[in-house]
Amino acid sequence: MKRLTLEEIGQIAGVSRSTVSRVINDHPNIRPAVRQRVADVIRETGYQPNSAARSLASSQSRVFGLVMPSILQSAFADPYYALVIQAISHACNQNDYTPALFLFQTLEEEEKTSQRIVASGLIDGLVITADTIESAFVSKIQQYDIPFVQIGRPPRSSMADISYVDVDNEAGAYLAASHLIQLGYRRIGQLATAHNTAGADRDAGYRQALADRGLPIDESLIEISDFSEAGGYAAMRNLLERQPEAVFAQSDAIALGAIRAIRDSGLNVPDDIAVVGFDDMPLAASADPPLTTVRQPIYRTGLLAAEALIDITRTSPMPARHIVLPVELVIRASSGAVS
Amino acid sequence: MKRLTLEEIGQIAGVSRSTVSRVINDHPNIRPAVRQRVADVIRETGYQPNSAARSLASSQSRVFGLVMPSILQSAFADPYYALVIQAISHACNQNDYTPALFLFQTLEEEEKTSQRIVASGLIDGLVITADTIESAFVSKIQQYDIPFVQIGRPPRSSMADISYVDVDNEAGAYLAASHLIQLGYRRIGQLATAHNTAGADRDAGYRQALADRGLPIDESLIEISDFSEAGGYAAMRNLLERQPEAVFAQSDAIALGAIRAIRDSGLNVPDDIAVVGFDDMPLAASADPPLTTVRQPIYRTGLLAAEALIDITRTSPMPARHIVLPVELVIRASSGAVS
DNA sequence: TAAGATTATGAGAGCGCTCTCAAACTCTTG
DNA sequence: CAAGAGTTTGAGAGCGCTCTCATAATCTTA
Repeated sequence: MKRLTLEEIGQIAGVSRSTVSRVINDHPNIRPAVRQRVADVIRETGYQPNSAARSLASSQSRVFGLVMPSILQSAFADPYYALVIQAISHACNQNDYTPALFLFQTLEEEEKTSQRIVASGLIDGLVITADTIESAFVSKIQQYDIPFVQIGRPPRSSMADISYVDVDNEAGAYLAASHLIQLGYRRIGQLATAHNTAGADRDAGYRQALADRGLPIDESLIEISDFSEAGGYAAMRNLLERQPEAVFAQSDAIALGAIRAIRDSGLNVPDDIAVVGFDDMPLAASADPPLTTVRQPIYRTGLLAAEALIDITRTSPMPARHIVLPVELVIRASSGAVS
Repeated sequence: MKRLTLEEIGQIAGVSRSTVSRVINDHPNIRPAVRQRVADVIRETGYQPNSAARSLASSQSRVFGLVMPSILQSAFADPYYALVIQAISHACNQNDYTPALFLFQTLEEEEKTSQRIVASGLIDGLVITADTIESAFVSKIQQYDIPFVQIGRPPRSSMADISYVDVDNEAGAYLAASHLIQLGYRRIGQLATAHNTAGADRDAGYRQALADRGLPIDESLIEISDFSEAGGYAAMRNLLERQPEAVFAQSDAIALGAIRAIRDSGLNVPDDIAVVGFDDMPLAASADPPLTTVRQPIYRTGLLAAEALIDITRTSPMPARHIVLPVELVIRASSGAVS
């Protein structure tokens, strides 16, 4: 099917290119009859303006980039990202933006592709999910003045200048640890993660909860893991030697790995060791035992990130916005609170 | 940072816009010294051609779309899609294409967005994952002559005209069912799916295996599910009444749901009922018991789809290509073959 | 070394839009 | 109903590339 141009639409409707352009872009001061006639032609022909021409003339592409730095690639299978992507895709569709996806599997891939992204004008803005503290990428997009919103708070040193959407990790961890304390557990371990702000915040919440109830912080009860099931399994094996009564895992995947490790050592969850996770992934509810966990609004996080970005690109120079979403504790069997 | 233009690069290098363009597009007939000088300037300045201008002048955008029709949205969290997306993203990065993502959550979203996609010239080609038989979308992109590759074979009626990449579902199911038969099981049920060609092919393989060993096909041992864990659970509950000795699940998620259902009814896997899945998801290996399943090369599927698409866009009118990838049976504990 | 063939470079048009500016048209209101 | 104000429309330039065509530079070969 031949693609039409503005000129041709104008011809059919008996007006000039300019007028058709005005109709498309919702400009005022067009006679209602004319607007209607043009709109009809557009609808009937299924005309869509050529996006390259549009973007060249207006220097905005209506394309957003969704960036996941190289470190994340292995974790990409996590349903977390699926939800974030769905949310951003939905927000883009609703607002006539197109989401482009940038996953970097190696540093050189990141290097090469990121230069193309920032310097080619292909993209109007970026949503970046950075779960690692340091990102060369961020400074590059700042250099080129590309609006962006980060998912997950950046390190404190750069927080002020960067717009982000995050969940209240500290409060969530506080909730989780407090829950375990209230159930009477005293030796409460943590399966923590390193080098990411979410992990740092969850750690802070865990410590605060213990401190607020007058429990000592036993560093030997804190094991470092990555965010994976396998990582949780390995970390829990180490932790088992310290004989914790309960454990707060910084993610559901870690918690699931921990449960497997506890089982493999012949112990029972929650009777011997109680477990609380973080995320409330779909699997958490159907796990065995069902996982007590901190539910974070993942879809909402992605949605708000995209909407914030749209807002920023509209009203360009404005203070960075920080959005922090509340979380809630979902109590199931793994913490020993319900049978 | 100010973005440079071809003209400016030319000025710095002491040549015309045209020459710089030639260097960028690897045209022959440039003096090596000149080529070198221009290339140096480009490298030093980090210059990237403006993609809108390029795409307007050349009428190709170097953007590929990755489309997942509305039906799939709930299943999108399946790690299958994460892998496919990663593979396509990688192939795009390697070939200077940008992958754009189109997920449709409702039919009206699909309607509106798809018109924009096909008619705006934003996209040079599409990879579509259609696990549903019928797609209005496909006929739309055919109308506009947009090259595309489908992941998963289309229905036979349209197979000849459509390029696709698929795994050998029939052979995989044949392998799975034959494995169960060889282990001595006779009443072998199937947790099947409806309205998708992958399911139809797996069903065919299952039936063929039974037929080849002279076993009767007992339709009452075949239950219809969707591809989810919950679907598998529900379907297995029904199937339990027929007392199968073994069951072939058309996906790992279904198999996991089935195992949960079998457990909940007080029976053991594999001692009372053996289970075989399909996919070999990461979870399959660490499931309890570890799942015997048919491994399909998911990443490879995505990679080949993207590469086929690149190939098609280069050499436009050519016969549709059909790529079918082999699968293999991975034997673990759930089928009762190993303890 | 002159003429023709070949190679290297630049000038110019044009891709399909947006946006400014000027012209034409429609209201007011005295 | 003429003059001024406001509203509606069209013409034209320009966004930064690619691609064709003409010209300039270089290489052949007699």
